Amino acid sequence: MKALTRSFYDRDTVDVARDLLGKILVRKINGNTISGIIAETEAYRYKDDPASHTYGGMTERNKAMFGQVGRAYVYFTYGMHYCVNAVARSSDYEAGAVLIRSLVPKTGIDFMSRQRKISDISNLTNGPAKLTQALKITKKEYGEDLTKRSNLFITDGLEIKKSEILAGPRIGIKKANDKMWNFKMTKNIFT
DNA sequence: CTGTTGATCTGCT
DNA sequence: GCAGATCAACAGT
Repeated sequence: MKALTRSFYDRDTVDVARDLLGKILVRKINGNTISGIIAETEAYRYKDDPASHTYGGMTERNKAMFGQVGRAYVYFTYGMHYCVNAVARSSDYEAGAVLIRSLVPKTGIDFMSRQRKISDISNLTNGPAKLTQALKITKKEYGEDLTKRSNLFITDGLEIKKSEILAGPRIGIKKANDKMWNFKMTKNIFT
């Protein structure tokens, strides 16, 4: 399966977030292939989005969101968790990224179980910080090119119909709750 | 400099 | 349902 091209990410962040549903996030470590189907995403934009990390301008942490699209923005939060985004924006914006919130485990489930120290598959990658732990994604993957088939990339996956996508407010934020920029599949992700 | 908050998860009540 | 873990960013003194 081919990695998604740069042009996929060169569109409005909200559209990219919606279109990433059903795609496959692939992680390669020491010859192991760990992957999962993207089941939930959120768009974070720039000056029109008070909930975005970039709202107050560029910092050392968020500079990837201002950089080349199709790369990974990994941030550390709550003193112990990493979350991974795909940098994406149209030319109308200077910054933007899509947070990957949930995966359906596909390959490398034994690796994920060891990373997470649990065996319950339904609890392996169903949260933004859970999936980075399962796929061993840390600051080392900051800025990784997701369009190249290297250590971390995204390929085509399932065809998702418009009618199977549910939009809602983003999770865990206190600002801009009017923006329906959280996207997930209407179907149970474990079917 | 100090204090508070946060795109979270876990374990306990 | 809620406390605790514990670091980066930011507002305030």
